[in-house]
Amino acid sequence: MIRLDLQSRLPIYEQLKNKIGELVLLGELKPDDQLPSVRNFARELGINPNTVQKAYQDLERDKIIYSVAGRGSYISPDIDVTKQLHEQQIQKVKSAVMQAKACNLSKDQIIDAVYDVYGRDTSHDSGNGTYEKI
Amino acid sequence: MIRLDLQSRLPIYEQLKNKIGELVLLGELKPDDQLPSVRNFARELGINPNTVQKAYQDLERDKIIYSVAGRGSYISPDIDVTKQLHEQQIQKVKSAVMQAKACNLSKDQIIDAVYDVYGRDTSHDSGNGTYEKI
Amino acid sequence: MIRLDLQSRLPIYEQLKNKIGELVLLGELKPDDQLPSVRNFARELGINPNTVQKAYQDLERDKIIYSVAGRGSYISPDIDVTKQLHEQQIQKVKSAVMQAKACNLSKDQIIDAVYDVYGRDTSHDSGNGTYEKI
Amino acid sequence: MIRLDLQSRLPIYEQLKNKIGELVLLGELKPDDQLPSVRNFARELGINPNTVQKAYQDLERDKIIYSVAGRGSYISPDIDVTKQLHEQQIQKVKSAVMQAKACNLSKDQIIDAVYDVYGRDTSHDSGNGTYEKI
DNA sequence: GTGGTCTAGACCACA
DNA sequence: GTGGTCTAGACCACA
Repeated sequence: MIRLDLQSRLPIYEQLKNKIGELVLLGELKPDDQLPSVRNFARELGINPNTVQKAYQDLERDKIIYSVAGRGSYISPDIDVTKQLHEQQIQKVKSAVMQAKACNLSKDQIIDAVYDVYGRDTSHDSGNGTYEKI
Repeated sequence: MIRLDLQSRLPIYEQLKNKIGELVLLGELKPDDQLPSVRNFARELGINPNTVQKAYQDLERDKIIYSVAGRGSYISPDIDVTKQLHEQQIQKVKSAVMQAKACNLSKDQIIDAVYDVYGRDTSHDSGNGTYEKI
Repeated sequence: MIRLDLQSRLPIYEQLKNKIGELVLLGELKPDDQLPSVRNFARELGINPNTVQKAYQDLERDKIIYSVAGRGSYISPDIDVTKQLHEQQIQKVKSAVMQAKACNLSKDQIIDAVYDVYGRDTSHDSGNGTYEKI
Repeated sequence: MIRLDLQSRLPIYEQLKNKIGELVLLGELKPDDQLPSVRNFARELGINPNTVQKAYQDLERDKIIYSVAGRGSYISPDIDVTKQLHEQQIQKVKSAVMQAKACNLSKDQIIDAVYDVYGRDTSHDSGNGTYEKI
């Protein structure tokens, strides 16, 4: 199930794109899995079909999904999808880090923030799959 | 001097708020320094006085600056201004990192991204050369 | 219906904020009730849309309402909205009382003033007849 | 010594009027006491002489002080000065209480707020003079 | 001079 | 349609 924040500055269709990307990365959506139809998805999420449509169009442009007229939309089998989505995330992190650096924050402060999120255990965990609780 | 991107999705007044925050963190604006008047700043930046006004009012609400009607606007003497601005930056980084983690990126991948920005030299240097304690 | 005093020292947008707060406290506006659109409200009140917009944005910052771009503005469902608004009122009273105390007015004089407003009947009635538990 | 809040919504000259009124009520300024000259007072307070002038003019209009051209300004000997100043304070309290009542706050809530300021001891203290600590 | 408020009207993305 | 941003320009009290 997907949670959207209607009040967020980030447009709903952007949130939706991000959420679908996450589900792919989490393996909950696999290549050639079918996405809900625009109309059903919109009803499910309580948003306008145009909004879902726009998200799908963007995702198709980015080769994350492909659409078959009259059939539906599917996760792209493209082997690089994961890599591409990861790269997007990395870019967002770098962008925030660059701004912080421009503001004179030290590398240590940033590393600290990363540890705050990932925990400080010595094992270099990969953060993937099931969330292991040591 | 401040550069604004009039085409950016980020509103002009938000850009201006960010820039002023950066100048405070860089030490180029110090407590009780007077900011340009709403009108002068607007003329200088090529934007409307109301837009500067909006930025100033937001900054005042956040206790970054204080305004005295009939006198001018000044950097807040609040001893925690720097801390608060740093905290804002850190939060933006954490937010990006949390999203990346949710997408299964590993801690190492994030740390790598941080190194990409700050460099990989062993010394734990700060953002710029000014404050390193080595 | 809302009456504004265009001559008042209190800015129109502040008056509007107060009025909306009152309507919430009086139960005439309930959580998730939709407020008039910025344009319609402005037309209704005979003021500029920007002025309504400013009131709405302030109320949103204070978590009294929330706005969804492209949809409308709504009373916040926050369970504490009433409490918060009451607290605001109480603070204004306390502020006036403190100033009076600083000027050497006696407790009895203040209590008298309160009775002048609420009446002197022994029943501890509430503000209007609606909520008394007797 | 007088503290002014340059950032307050209340104009400085209004604050100054209030402060002088308080000092009269506290007995620190007595009938025929001389007030500082406009220029000296302004320098002392770090504000514009025009502002002091405006406060003095208002106070003279209200018969709180009287001015003698070429000599200076003095606290009015008028026997009703205290009563008048008290009345002003009472009116401010009533105004806040009326607004609270309009917002459905109960008499008890207001009385409580008054007790919060004056304390809850049974003795009907007058609040005057030195602040007795029972 | 200064900041604060307000109007009139435009354009935008989004729903 | 909606809220959000921005411009251009006015007037205000205050300093």
